[in-house]
Amino acid sequence: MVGVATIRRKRTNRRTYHHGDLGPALVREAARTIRTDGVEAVTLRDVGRRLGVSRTALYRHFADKAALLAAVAREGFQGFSRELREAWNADSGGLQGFRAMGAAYIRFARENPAHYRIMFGQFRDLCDSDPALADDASASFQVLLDALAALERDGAIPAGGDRHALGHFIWASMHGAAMLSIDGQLGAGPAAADALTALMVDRVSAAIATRP
Amino acid sequence: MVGVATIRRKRTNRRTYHHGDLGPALVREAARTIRTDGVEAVTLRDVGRRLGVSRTALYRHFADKAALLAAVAREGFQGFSRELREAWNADSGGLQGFRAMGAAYIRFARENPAHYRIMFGQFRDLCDSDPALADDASASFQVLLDALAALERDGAIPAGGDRHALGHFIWASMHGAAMLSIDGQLGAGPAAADALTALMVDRVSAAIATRP
DNA sequence: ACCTGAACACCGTTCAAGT
DNA sequence: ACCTGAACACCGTTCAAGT
Repeated sequence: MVGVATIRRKRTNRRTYHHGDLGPALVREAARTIRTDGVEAVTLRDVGRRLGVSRTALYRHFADKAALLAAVAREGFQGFSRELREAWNADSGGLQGFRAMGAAYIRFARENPAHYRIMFGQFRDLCDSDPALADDASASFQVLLDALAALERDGAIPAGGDRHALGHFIWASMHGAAMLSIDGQLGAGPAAADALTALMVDRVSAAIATRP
Repeated sequence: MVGVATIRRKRTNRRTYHHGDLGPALVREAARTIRTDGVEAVTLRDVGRRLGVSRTALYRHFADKAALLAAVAREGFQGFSRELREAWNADSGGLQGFRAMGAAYIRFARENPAHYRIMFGQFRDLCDSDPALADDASASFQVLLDALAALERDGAIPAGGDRHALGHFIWASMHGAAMLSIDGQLGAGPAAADALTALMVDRVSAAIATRP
């Protein structure tokens, strides 16, 4: 009885403060809008309205709109890291794991194009709002560096080179392919994307197999 | 005497209609703002004010703001094509010319970062405003395809492969490097840019030297 | 501590009106 | 044909006020 009353009280409070944790709800709602309608569709008025809250309520939880987008970008990088790691592990690493990781890279961008654009397109601006964003981005890059270290250890690629630079080359190549793919500049549709993925994975693999 | 009077009349007309050709002047002014302060700083009010014209005068020359930006992007691609072609020709083609072209690619992006972001970042939107933008972009890609054809003819790279696909790989790789470079995500400053340029040119050259 | 409502200084675009 | 000025429907953000 007391328990029920307590829950009731909580529910009432939640309704008063609009489901209690507005911060996470704002991030969730912004991410949803970004996914369905793109970044430019995110307005504080709309996000607030959808949560039954005024357009200025956000300022109790974030410094400004950029800080909200930075939070979305952070979640994006965390999911990105997870998917890259899973792709690498699913094939137990090796060159097959490396290829799977490359495919996962382009797949993530294509399945979350608006997220991907925020993560990379507005990176500097958003880092000013939330420096932790740089850490989440570094963690994604680290997944690649770890894979390269394993490949070197197993003799799949030459060891003793500049692993960090090699990572930059791979990162840049896949990033360019991902961006051009979601912009439809290298052909539209899944078939073109699959062809691009195979092309990039083949060529990048060839490029890291030997010393330049 | 008559000549002077004619010039005077012309000048008067020009002042009345604000130096006669407002269309090109708007593009020039928008490009200037983009170069110095970035795309987000381009407002129709400011561009108009700087040209001594109302903020709605633009609509006599362009359908909307996107069409103005599309015109800037078109000029961007034309300059881009020119610089790529000059880099290739300066070294009389060959693998040296190819390397010079790669360096010119990243140099263009770094010297015109805001232009480069408009050209690629908003490509689809701007093509809706001005379909000719796609032609200017294709012309840039064609410079690369022509270079690859010459390299194949001279036996510098293997012939008989999918030249178009090879071009996509190179384009994507350099585009990613250019984007990450102007976003400062692969280190800031000219030294980092030079290192990145050498890295990309080395690795991409290695990737196209052999069949995957 | 958390949220609201009015106000402020901006946008791009439309449209009737001027020359 | 080319341009203006007022008006419209939006923005993000600030701030005094409410509970």
